[in-house]
Amino acid sequence: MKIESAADTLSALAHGGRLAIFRLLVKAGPAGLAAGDIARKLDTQPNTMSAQLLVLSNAGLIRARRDGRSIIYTADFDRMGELLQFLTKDCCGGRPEICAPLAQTVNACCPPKKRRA
Amino acid sequence: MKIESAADTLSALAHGGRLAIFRLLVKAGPAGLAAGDIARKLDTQPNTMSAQLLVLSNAGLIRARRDGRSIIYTADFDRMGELLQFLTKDCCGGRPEICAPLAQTVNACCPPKKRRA
DNA sequence: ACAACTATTCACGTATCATTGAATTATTTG
DNA sequence: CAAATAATTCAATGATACGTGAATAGTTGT
Repeated sequence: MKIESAADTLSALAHGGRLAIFRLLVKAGPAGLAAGDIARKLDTQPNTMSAQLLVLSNAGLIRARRDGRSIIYTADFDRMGELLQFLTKDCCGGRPEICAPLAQTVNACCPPKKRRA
Repeated sequence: MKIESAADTLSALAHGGRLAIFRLLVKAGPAGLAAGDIARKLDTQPNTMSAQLLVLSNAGLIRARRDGRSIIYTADFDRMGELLQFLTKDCCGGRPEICAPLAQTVNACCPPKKRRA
């Protein structure tokens, strides 16, 4: 991931409302949530929500699919993974100080089962 | 870290120039770099650089100390670690899909030597 | 004190972003 | 086809962010 792309992706998340949306979609998992449901949960107007979803979508952080009248949004885990890799690669290139606490968190969630060179 | 604080921190990084500054400071490590040196390396005017450094500083991502006529900036690893923990905790709470590739990166840099409960 | 150097602060114009009411598109149901 | 539902797009407004020239503050050496 290039630096400008990373900045754009960070920009999409750099907004209280959009960050809340993304968290919600991550929690929802692959099933996702309809735009209207998200709007109701976060107490936001439909058109405002649409605009926020569009920003996240353009950044590649979420995906949309139609289901009847509703449009279901899901978090794009790959994209988020790329961003986190960019940020951590950046840090690890220099010193491991940042990664130490992060490694704890990550390994608590995803303990390394296999080891590959 | 609260969501609004996380959004503010992301906002500071959501800018090509500022992200480049932060990367540079992370690479520089605890020794840091003078404001003028950063400005020259990134081909930016001194006052513009000052403004960008202020934003990163207000977000807690970098620290400043005076050394003679120069002001030396260093990356705040703790703060960055908090942000990454917020983002990964967010993801791990739901599904491990995001963390899997991230765990690879982190463990490549900071392999878990000890295991503690 | 003075000049040189480093960096910041201030004021200002421009550009971009965020939100909203109104109108529009798409889908389902009667 | 018409009505109801779900979501988006459009147009406009207010707010915020960005970069820069000019002026200011702190430090060093003479």
